[in-house]
Amino acid sequence: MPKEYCEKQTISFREKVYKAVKKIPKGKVMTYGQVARVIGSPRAFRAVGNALDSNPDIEHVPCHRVVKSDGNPGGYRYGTKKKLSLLKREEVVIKDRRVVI
DNA sequence: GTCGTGACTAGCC
DNA sequence: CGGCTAGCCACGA
Repeated sequence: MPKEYCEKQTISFREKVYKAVKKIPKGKVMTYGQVARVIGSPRAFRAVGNALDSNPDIEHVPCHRVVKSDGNPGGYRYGTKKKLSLLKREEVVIKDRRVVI
């Protein structure tokens, strides 16, 4: 069940995540670990997924550009299939249902 | 204040 | 090489 978007709820670590994801250039993808590392918590890749789970700026934060370290789509609130479709629609190279970083 | 969950990663067997 | 376990961070109840 949707826990609704908590835009006004506590945000601190998440804010960094959104910022980092927003900085992802078009046609490129980043891994959860990479994002976590960029924000200063290389071991918070778990929280990264958590933050994107309540992505308040789904339209501004290209969470679909965030994939697993293996290039696997990982997960997507709106369907992993859609994620790959979106990536393919961009300039991201998809190979065998996996993202090429 | 404590436990459980989640879109993960790395190490170990 | 392949599968599994443990660990990690943040948030909700």
